[in-house]
Amino acid sequence: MAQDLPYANNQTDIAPDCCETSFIHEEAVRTVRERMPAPEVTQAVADFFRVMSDPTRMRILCALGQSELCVCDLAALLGMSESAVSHQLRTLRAARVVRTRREGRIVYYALDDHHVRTAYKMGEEHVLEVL
Amino acid sequence: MAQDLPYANNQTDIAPDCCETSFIHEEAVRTVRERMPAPEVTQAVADFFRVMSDPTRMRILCALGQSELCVCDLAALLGMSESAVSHQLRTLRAARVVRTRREGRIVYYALDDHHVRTAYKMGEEHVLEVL
DNA sequence: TGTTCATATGAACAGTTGTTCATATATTGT
DNA sequence: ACAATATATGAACAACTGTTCATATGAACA
Repeated sequence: MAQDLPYANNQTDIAPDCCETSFIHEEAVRTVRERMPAPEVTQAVADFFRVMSDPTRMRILCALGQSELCVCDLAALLGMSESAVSHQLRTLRAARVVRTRREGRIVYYALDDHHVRTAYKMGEEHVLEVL
Repeated sequence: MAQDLPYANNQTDIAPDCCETSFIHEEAVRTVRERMPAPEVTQAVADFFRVMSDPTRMRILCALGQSELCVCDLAALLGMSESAVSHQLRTLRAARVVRTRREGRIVYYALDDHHVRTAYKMGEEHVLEVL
């Protein structure tokens, strides 16, 4: 984890106003800090997972993992309003997780990224392992 | 996606009160529906990703991916209160993402699951690919 | 046993998120 | 050009989330 990435060596938030925090393992903390990815990276990764953290979006992704579908297909499949589905698809599109293809007035949605499949697989395996 | 899993064939939320929704691709919707994982599964996977969707927890996971650390190490490393760190670790522990090892009064935290590493890698690659 | 230190927990508040309802855009067929 | 249809968007509200502050455990050393 966290290799070949922009690092955050220049962190300045080390010292609190006083020596309130006790450095139990000063050496370990120092080396870990040097190899931490930059905050922007962890933030971006967290944002990616946030997109995947909604059950409705998860079901949409599962569906699109099998076949490309349009908004009203998904609405019928999931039993929700087309507006709600469209809003979620907007989120997924913004994160480049799904891609669109227009054919007349119908917009087809499909998974855009193999990382999404693998990440889902990891989540699924973890969940089933834990019970 | 969604193979060898408990299916949700017995969904009852198919018909809205009236024929408000137009089934554009009825056949595709039917086959996708049959192969959808049960709602409990997608819910659990979404919950797993929710745990990963916070920047603070993401940084904690990156740190623990390098070395096991105690609460006050993490607090010093991340520049936050030990209470805040402890709360986040509680969330991670509940999701079985980290494991604890006690040594005297110090509790060491470490990653518990290789799925977490892989999932992170997927998120990271996706993020860097998108830019 | 009592005190100290590392960690955990509870309550509460501010900020964020997802849905609904209403309306807007865009494309096809007449 | 106009009406119909598929999708998109805006505003707003309820529900959820993460932090802070205060307090409680629980283990070790005197």
